[in-house]
Amino acid sequence: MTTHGFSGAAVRALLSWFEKEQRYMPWREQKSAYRTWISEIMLQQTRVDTVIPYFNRFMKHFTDVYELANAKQDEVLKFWEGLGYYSRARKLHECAQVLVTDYHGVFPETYEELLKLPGLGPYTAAAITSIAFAQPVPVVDGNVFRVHARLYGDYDDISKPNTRKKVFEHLLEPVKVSKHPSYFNQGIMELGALICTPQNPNCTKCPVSKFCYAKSNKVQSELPVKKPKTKVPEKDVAIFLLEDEKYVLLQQRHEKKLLGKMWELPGSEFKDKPEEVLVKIKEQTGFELKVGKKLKIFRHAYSHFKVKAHLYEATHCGTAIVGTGLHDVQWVEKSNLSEKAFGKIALDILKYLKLRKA
DNA sequence: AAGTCGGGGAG
DNA sequence: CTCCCAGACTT
Repeated sequence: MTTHGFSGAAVRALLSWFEKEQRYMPWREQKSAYRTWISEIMLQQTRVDTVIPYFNRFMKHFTDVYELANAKQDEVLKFWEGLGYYSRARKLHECAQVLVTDYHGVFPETYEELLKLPGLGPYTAAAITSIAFAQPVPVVDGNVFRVHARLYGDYDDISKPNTRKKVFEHLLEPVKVSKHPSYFNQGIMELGALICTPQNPNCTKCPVSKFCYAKSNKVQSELPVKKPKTKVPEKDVAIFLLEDEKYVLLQQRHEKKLLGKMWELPGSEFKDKPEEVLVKIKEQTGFELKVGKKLKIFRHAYSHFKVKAHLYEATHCGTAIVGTGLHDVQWVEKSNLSEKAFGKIALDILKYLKLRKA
């Protein structure tokens, strides 16, 4: 009768599995706190395969914390385009400047100090302390929640903040015993990504299956426990294409909102008719638009709502004040449209516009 | 405690 | 379609 959870033997099994089976990741080469930091921020809620090309491009352009700190925010955002959660990029930039001004460009090496930096929460602070500075602080991410819940048979709701604390404290001992905090932490996460997956975990290949509560009780599909989320509403949005031979009118989104500071075709949500949006556009930009032909509908799903975007041609009647700097609107040359930072819907529209010409 | 914030891969 | 990913931050 073996006990469940991370005994010394289970920890050793995990480590030797990790050393053999770990995937190649560029940030595991030429390891530094800077590289670990950038990779960990990019990896927040984002898969490894998605991050790799972004990481390589980013590191090539911003080779150290000083280059990042001295860059313009728009430039940083440009290298983040398509990766999502853009506040990560803004915090990353802000953090680089804090490091340069307050820390002589050098990362503090303790969990508590790292936690104070912008964009670094419990997970990322633990990841940097353990991976870059070899200290025994456990990481708790989605993979760890899952592996831990199954291994120990823990039915606590992982969406509750208290559960994170419990798991963290529960893993303090094993990560210390392991002697290799970096490998222990990365090992659990790699196990969660490759073997102990959300659906249909591959227990036959799992190095710690004989220490696993869920495996021996056949309850893998019940763990981890997570409160069901409420289903998402769909919003109707009207978007207007106002153009001449050379230019298209773009509007900048509010800084602190969804897709903050991104440029897009002017438009917003409506309840009944798309004309409702024209009033708002006039207030915000001074442009008096008239709705033209309906061109196409674009759909996109965000985390907690869906968008049904109706694209219309538009003309403007009356005189508009342009170029005063008072309005967050800009005529952009069609050839330069992709120079602005775009979200997914805008990129789809851009693709459509190019296609429409041909 | 609940809501906000992206985009994409897997099934 | 649904789920969830090497989460952090605001309200």
